[in-house]
Amino acid sequence: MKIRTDYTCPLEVVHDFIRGKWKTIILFKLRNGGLSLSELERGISGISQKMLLEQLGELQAFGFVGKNASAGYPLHVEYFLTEPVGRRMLDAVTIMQDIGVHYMATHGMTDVLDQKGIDYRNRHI
Amino acid sequence: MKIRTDYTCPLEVVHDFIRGKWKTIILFKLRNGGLSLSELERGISGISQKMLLEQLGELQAFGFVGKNASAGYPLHVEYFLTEPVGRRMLDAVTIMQDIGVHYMATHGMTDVLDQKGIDYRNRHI
DNA sequence: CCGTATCCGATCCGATACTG
DNA sequence: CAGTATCGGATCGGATACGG
Repeated sequence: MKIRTDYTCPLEVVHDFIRGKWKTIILFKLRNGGLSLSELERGISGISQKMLLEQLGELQAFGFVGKNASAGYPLHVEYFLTEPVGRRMLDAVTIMQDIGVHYMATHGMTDVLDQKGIDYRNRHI
Repeated sequence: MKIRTDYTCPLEVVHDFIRGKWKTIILFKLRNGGLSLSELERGISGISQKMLLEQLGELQAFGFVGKNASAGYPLHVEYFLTEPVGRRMLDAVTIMQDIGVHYMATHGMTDVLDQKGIDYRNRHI
């Protein structure tokens, strides 16, 4: 991923690190605790292993996500949100999720929400 | 901008609409009230008029930004955050701004912050 | 001051194959 | 299960010119 070298404002920095297609979804998946690579892969519809690893690497580079690897077979690693920065970024992502739910609920896309068991009634933005 | 037609989760929707290079910055600039096109153009370092108009159009399409145009010369339009959705998105953007400030403050990029008069001391994420 | 159109290099991302 | 490498089409975004 292309990273700028000269920034003129703080938002450019964060935008650079959140921009990939899957980053917000990965962060959201990690909201309830660490997950292995294969758990993430299975949990994110449509992502390839290559993209997942790539985006995870970038999330680590910025410090949103950390990684624990245990030696021995079978191999096992765990990716998790860092404190406090990763957790704080999740706050922003959670707002986006709410906005997305609201958008889908008001634009005839309730099938996706129903399928995921997301309650979109009695919600307000 | 390419917009997906089939979404599998709400975050994909919002990510699609926040992805452009300048969108978060535009939203942030509008936090204290509406601005004209030229005000935005002058306030955002490095943006071209073409990109600005393009991104503003997309922000309107999703409903984050609204526009008032007054007839007569000189032409004048005002772009502003919609309520409540645009305002809610600004909440997320504001968190990102805070994270960016924190990142710059801890990575030797304080010159940019100083230049903008952003206070980065006594802050926590 | 505001907005549209086109061209073109930079980049992103998906597919695929391969390793420990 | 976890990770790396390469290729190529699809997008993105900057420059530039033109019109209301």
